[in-house]
Amino acid sequence: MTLSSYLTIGDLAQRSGVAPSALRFYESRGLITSERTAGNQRRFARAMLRRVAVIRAAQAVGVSLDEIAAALEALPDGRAPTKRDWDRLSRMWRRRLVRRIAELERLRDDLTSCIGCGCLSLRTCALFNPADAVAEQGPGPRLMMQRLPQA
Amino acid sequence: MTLSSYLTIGDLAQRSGVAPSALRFYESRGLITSERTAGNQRRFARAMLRRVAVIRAAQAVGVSLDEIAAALEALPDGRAPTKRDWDRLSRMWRRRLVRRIAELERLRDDLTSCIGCGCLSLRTCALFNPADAVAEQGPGPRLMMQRLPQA
DNA sequence: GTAAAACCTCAAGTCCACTTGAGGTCAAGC
DNA sequence: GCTTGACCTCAAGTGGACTTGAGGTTTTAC
Repeated sequence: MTLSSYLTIGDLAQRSGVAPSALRFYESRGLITSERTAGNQRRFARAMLRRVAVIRAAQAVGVSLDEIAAALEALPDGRAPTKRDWDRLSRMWRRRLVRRIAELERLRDDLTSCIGCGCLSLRTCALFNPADAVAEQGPGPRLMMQRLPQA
Repeated sequence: MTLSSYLTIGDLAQRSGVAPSALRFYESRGLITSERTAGNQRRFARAMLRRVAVIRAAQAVGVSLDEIAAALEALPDGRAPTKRDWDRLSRMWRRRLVRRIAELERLRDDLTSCIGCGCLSLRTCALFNPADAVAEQGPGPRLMMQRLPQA
């Protein structure tokens, strides 16, 4: 940890909880930016700390890196989201999350009613009906659940 | 569609909403079973229809194929879950789903309070705190959200 | 009896978000 | 000044759940 206002990749990794390899990856995808020392090592402005935090928050909500990149692209390069930016982004992402929660609640309720029904008749069961929202269109299902600590 | 009680892979695909390639994949992973005609084509017992439905339901809840396979392995081979089996499985999976919903609700609430706070101070914000539940341990985050129709 | 549609296997490709490894350079402390 | 730990790049590997393609066979409908 240097005394300067710039962070090495190791510092940023430690303070954000994101692995250095992931930070390099984020930079390659344009999600964060850095300056370089004479010796070609990365130095991150403190603002990147918040930017990384925004990225992780968005990921937790289920936003893909591509979408996050698009959202952050609207912000001047190298600047962290201001209150106004974050307001807009967080509202948008919150709506997604709320929709997602509603979907899962519906699934939970279907599952609840299924526990009683025994589902010996495919025709009458909400969960077992392929036309149901549970059924996927397009390419097969992706992972829905994030692996969370003790989850 | 034959008149017999056995389904071709195409029939099963159409009636379950799962692609033939996925069904072959499930079979290779031991999730479903089939018999073969003299000409080596698969024929699925009708019971497989329910088995596939159970698989999709579990996936929607966020259970991995490996875990589903393990759960189904307890059932006699080639038999679809009975009421009792399904009761046990659905209760188990429902608990997961309920926990997952609770996590997302917590995230939503954090996000809600963040919208107001502006998050100009990393120290006081729940979402922006790397030690928070949002932060991941171990390998990087996986996709949390399933791509659902119009979701 | 034959043509078309459906099926078969096996290997390789896809997507996403990274991680790992090889081979080499830089910076900080003593 | 030198060692050690942190850093660099680039290519390839990982995991989960499939899909795609090549090359060939079977079944069904007329």
